[in-house]
Amino acid sequence: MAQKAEETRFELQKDRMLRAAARCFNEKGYSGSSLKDVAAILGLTDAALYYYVRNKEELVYLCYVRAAAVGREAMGRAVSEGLNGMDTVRRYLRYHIEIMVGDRGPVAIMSEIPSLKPVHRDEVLELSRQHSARFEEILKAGIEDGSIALCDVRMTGNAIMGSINWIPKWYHGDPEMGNMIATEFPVILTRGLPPETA
Amino acid sequence: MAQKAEETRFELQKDRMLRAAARCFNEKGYSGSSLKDVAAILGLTDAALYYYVRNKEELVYLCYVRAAAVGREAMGRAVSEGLNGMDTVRRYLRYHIEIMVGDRGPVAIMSEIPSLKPVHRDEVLELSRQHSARFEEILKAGIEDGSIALCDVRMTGNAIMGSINWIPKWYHGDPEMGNMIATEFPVILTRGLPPETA
DNA sequence: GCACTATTTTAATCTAGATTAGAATTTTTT
DNA sequence: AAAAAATTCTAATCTAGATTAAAATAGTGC
Repeated sequence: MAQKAEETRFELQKDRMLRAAARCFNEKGYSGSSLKDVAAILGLTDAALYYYVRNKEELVYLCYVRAAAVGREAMGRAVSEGLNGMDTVRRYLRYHIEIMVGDRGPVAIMSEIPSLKPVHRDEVLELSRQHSARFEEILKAGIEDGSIALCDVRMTGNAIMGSINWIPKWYHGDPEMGNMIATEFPVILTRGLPPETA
Repeated sequence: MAQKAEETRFELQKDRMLRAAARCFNEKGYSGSSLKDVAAILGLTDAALYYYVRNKEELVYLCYVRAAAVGREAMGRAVSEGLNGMDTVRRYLRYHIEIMVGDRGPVAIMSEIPSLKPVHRDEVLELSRQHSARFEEILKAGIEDGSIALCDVRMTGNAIMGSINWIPKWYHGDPEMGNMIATEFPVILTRGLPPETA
């Protein structure tokens, strides 16, 4: 239910485009990727992209909004299924990574927010902040329910999210590797969270 | 002793330039930052930069080489001072972060290696690989000396390094915050490494 | 202060790549 | 299969920003 995009040909094609763009941007950056590069992946001409977006800036903007949506979706699912703070964190990581390395990927790294025009920049920044805040809430909940040791949630959140954000930089579509990341990362990134069982 | 750059006016100015460039690149990406942006930070004209580098591509290349050198330096120091695998990892993280958030920063994120010209790309990739490999060696050593639990060193390495690489994306020069990162991150990122003391 | 070198600037050029308008093609509807 | 709508292409523009050459300024040793 989380995919709002209707199944119309237009929407499907547009989504394909966002994924192609994400792939380019993740690799060579926003300004470093030409519309021709993106179009080439789709077997189209650069001009054709303008049928789907007003301009290049909007293309990145949409990529970032999509990335935020994907993250929010994973987190929402984790929150509703999680048994406690710790379990929720693990689920979130797993769900988010599964999407990134799955066929709904690649997901754009939000690495060039400053390049967006002010309105878009502010909106994306806000989405990004909300995501971090929500993640920190989960950590706090975990601390309270005793599943997570007392820690600086801001720093811990930054540490874990950095790891996640960087994945697209070195993961390039090998599904075998993708599965490994999806199973290993949640464990690795949370092994340090529980209180000493001493 | 690790700083090779001689203290000549030229070298000092060149290094200032690399740090200015790193700041721009980290924020808006390689192609997204104009030479004018970089020059402005130094109070210079864009054309002046050509006195120090052949072209823009070389500027990024040098930024990346510098970043690699900084990482290598931190790791070298950690290896020579570390008491065991675990301790070496902690020291490396601490030393590396200290440089990133200190006055030798900012250090460029190597996020657009594919944009480099082949020769440079290959060289930087190789440096990057060496760094990862060396880090994994330290993890292995830790597993052998019992200070680190058995784990997939490749994945664990990727997870930790991702966290580090992402720091410049959200750290923007507040020294207070800088200290916090330097003290907290090494702890957070290694808390999950030791074997269960059960 | 002079001669020489190092550094920076001014003022062009040059090019890749974003953007646009309109034509052409494909898909869908009836 | 014709008409209408949706999608893509061709062929221009247009512009930011990289690059260059030559002039101007600052710095240094004598």
